[in-house]
Amino acid sequence: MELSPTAYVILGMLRHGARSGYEIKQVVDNSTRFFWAASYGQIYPDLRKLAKAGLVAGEPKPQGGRKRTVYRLTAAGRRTLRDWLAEEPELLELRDEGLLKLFFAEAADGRRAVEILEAKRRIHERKLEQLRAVERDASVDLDADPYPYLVLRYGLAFNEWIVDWCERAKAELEAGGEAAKPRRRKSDAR
Amino acid sequence: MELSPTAYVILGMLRHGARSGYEIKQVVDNSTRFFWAASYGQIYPDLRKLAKAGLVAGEPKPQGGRKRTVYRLTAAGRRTLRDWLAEEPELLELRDEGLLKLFFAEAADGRRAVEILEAKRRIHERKLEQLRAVERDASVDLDADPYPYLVLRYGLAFNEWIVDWCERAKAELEAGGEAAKPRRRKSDAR
DNA sequence: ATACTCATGTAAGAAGTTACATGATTAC
DNA sequence: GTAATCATGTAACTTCTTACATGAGTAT
Repeated sequence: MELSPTAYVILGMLRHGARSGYEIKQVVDNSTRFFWAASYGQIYPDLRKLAKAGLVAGEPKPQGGRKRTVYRLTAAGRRTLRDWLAEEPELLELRDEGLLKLFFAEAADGRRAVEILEAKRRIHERKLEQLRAVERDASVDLDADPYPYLVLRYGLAFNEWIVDWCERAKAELEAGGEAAKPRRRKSDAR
Repeated sequence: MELSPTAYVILGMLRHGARSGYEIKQVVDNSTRFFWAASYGQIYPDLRKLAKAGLVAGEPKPQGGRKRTVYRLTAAGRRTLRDWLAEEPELLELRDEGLLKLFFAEAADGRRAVEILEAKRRIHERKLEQLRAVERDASVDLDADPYPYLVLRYGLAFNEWIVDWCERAKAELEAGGEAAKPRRRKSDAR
């Protein structure tokens, strides 16, 4: 039984106790969304598959008259999660439309390059605002589980670094781009 | 006629002249791969679609007896590329299995956290090696088009930053994780 | 009343990878 | 001769998003 990458997100989100599909989506949106998103169209079918595989167990748990099903890890599910954690992470994918446009900027005679950098900067500034809001609102017990906060700090520092880079690159381009060049290039054949 | 994101990669790769599908794949693997990959299964069908839409034109151009088709941008294709460059970049996706495992590390009592960080660090060090090889081998004319090199420098600096972060985070965890905590947390209710 | 949030789901389709197939040419 | 590279392609599949649908409870 092969699990989709997102199925592990679900297993992980149940590590501290039972949750509904709806809650999993909320938590994802406030934490892993920045490096791993998940939609309802993934979560609900995957929860079913996990239940069928015996890795999670669902039970009805209405919340104040609203019907709802919460899922918890089974022993097999916890084992699967631990085994997965013990495997070397491999998957790392990036799709960055801003970098792509910057790469091709010469096709518009370079006139868009600065705007592209500014737009990329804005994207990461928006991410920073979201992450800062998460940091403000979160009330996690760091002694019980410090790792989500460690990852949040990564997200903050990472996006700050990118914002800085965009500024530096913009300054460089506006200065004439000389600094962007390596010391020797065409002439280093020899 | 909607174009897939990867179709714009193809258009962009033809900005300086005609290329075959095979060549496009080579160039992608040595440049945009680090933030935008593309497989033959995407490139060849997309080239056909672009040709049918009149954005590129293919003509047979055998290379020393080997048959091969090169594609060039049509006027409409160049226009499409420029229009796309003028639009704000939006798409930015990240899938980072290492961060995900770090996030969930508590499910293995935190015992895997350092190993996960080390594995992530290795991933980015491998990327750095690849990017450095690209930098060594590339012989681009920076006066004609400095942007690919700018993006390459981004890739280098970006991966170096992540390697550093992994080291710092590892040191922090090994020191007991105290530094990872914000100054006040549970006690700041008030 | 009505708008919003909670809650669960499905259908359609886009996007992309992997694996396979084919065949010619070139380098050793 | 044989291994590697050049070159093009397709089929099956996985993954994921978007849009839609439904309905109940809660807040104003």
